[in-house]
Amino acid sequence: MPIVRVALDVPLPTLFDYTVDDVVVAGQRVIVPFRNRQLLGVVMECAAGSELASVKIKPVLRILRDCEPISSKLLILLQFCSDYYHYPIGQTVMSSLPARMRADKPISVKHEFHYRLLNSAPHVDHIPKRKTAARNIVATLALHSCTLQQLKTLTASAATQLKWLSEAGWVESFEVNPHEVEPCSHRFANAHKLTNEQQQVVDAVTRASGYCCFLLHGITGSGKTEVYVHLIDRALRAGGQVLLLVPEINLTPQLEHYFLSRFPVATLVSLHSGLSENERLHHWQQAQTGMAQIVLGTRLSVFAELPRLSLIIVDEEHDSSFKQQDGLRYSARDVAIFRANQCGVPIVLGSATPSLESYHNALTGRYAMLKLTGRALADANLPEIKFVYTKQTVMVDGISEVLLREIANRIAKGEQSLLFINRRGYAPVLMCTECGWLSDCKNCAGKMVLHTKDQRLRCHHCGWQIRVPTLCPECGHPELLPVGSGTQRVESILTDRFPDARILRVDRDSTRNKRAWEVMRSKITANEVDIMVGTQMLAKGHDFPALTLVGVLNPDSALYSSDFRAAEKLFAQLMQVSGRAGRADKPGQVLIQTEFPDHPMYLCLQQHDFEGWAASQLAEREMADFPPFAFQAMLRAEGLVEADVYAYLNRAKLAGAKLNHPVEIFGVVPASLARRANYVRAQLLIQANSRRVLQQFLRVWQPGLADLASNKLRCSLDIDPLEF
DNA sequence: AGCACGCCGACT
DNA sequence: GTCGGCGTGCTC
Repeated sequence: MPIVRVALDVPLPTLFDYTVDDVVVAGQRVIVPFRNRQLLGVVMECAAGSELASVKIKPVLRILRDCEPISSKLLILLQFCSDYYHYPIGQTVMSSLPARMRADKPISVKHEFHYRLLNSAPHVDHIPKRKTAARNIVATLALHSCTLQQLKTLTASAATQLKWLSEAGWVESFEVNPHEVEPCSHRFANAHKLTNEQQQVVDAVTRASGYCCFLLHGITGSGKTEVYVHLIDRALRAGGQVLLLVPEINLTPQLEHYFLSRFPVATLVSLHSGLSENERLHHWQQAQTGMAQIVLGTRLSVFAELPRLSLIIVDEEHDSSFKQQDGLRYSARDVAIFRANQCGVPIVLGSATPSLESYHNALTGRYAMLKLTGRALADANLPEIKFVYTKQTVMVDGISEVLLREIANRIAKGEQSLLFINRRGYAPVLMCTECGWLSDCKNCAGKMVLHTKDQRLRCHHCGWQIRVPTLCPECGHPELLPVGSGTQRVESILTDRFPDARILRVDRDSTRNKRAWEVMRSKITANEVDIMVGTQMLAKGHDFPALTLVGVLNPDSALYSSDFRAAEKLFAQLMQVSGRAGRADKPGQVLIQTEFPDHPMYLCLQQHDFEGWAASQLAEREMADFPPFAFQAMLRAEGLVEADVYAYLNRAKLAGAKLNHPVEIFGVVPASLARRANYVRAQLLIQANSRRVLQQFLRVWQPGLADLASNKLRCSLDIDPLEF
């Protein structure tokens, strides 16, 4: 009897063999008996026999045929991820699928409704001029049948318009089987003429035949998006599908709308964790059938099925949110590169501040370097960056007089200011002025953050919170002092100073409910806000035309952090937030408050000199033997008993040393947060001078790790770790 | 991860 | 006597 090898959602590194008496192909979902329960799995291979004794092999219970099997290309990609990230194959496969496909519940391929024009419909010119929305719809339908979603991008009232157009007998809807959709044409709203530079970039990528990885280094405002749009146009014209990866969800609704406006009749789907499970399945299926021409999504969309994939774009490739921080700890950027290679298609990594890894690869010729050095709008200039030396200036509650004056100045001119502070809450810690007591979290090695709005001390690591004590819990002294500033404190300082100004705080606390951020964004765009106070949420890719002043409050801590990537991250962040200032016709200004105005990082930032900064960083990294000149893996462990955690990691270290591979093992050291939610955390770093050597070591070392750990420990192996 | 099997303490 | 604690081991 034929055998199938099945991936199951269990933390074991193997596939499981079952017999089948029916026709099965790799990629199909099956229900199998497992111990005394039933599990859903994915057939990875079909084989003639098994190495296992036939008595142990059970038969497949059921083959699920309600959706198309996963392509062998995608299965190979998942196998690669399992191997490279040393994560169980079953969990790799199952965690990459939409949850609906992991459940034994019938899945129907949702048939898409399209609208088309009937012969009875009048010509556009015969519809009254004032009925703009209806005219738009009729004009579009005359070219191509469309979905409601597509028509909604033309006009918000598409649904009501279609209703009366149908009732008038001019338009009808019809069901489309997604499997029968042929690669459809698209329309390209080619709004802008490309600059010479942009055109050269587009030509370079278009010329590529087969796989090629491009690093597109373009300063803020240099028109990277316009390049993407033109590249997508080329790909769609050739009947291909495009995968566009973006860092965070809060960017996708806007981007989705933008790309739809540029490709009015194309089918674009988004894939991110904000979707409902039904939406996610539906979008996944649209990608799978090839109906979706553009897939726009966060890191998880790198695992979408894309039969006609012809281009991958990774926007803001340096962004650390492309790296998953639990479970399968993959880097969507790196998986995307593997995928582009596998499919023989070009991939474009875009950023104003590329990661040093990518930049180094471009310098050494592994990737092709493309540059955009000029702002696309000729009249918009780079913002002027100045420093406020905090040791030699008048400060009011952590904000310098200079900055306050500039803010007043902008308010008078009707322009906006943005204060960037990467710390939410009112103050990061509360202190007793008498005995020096600090608001330590009882579960973590961190401090409880003061939130004055609800008078609570809250731990940002474990969520534990208490009411703000009126007396010091240690000595009973009544005077407790908030130390340092977070967004809430800055907001209240500004409210005192500028009582008439409209101040908006944007952080994870103020945007908690779903629509809040959308509402805030429209307020900012409509210039109904004078001062924004925000965390890095505000730094990412938003275009606020009235914003001309950016103030950065206390970024210094990252410069002397123990994390060797902290400075790289800070530079990217400051570059990004600076880019918010003065995008339109008004010149922008950036004021950075610092104790170290002469630090080389700030000098490079002032010159907008990424190359110089990157060169100095790469030199330092090479000297210190850090990535991208070394390749790393991190073994982490956490447990309730400190001795267990350290004993495990020390045993692992010893076992590693015995293998005699040319790798270095550093540690065992406490994690950056040594205790979290009562779990003691520690880590071990493995480093090698090539990927191959590192992988060879891990291949022999990793399988034994599970046996060394007691079952109470939580362990993980992180390949190419970003966090230390 | 689950879930059974198994071998020792305090309960109707 | 047995209900249930969680240590150990297996899952095709």
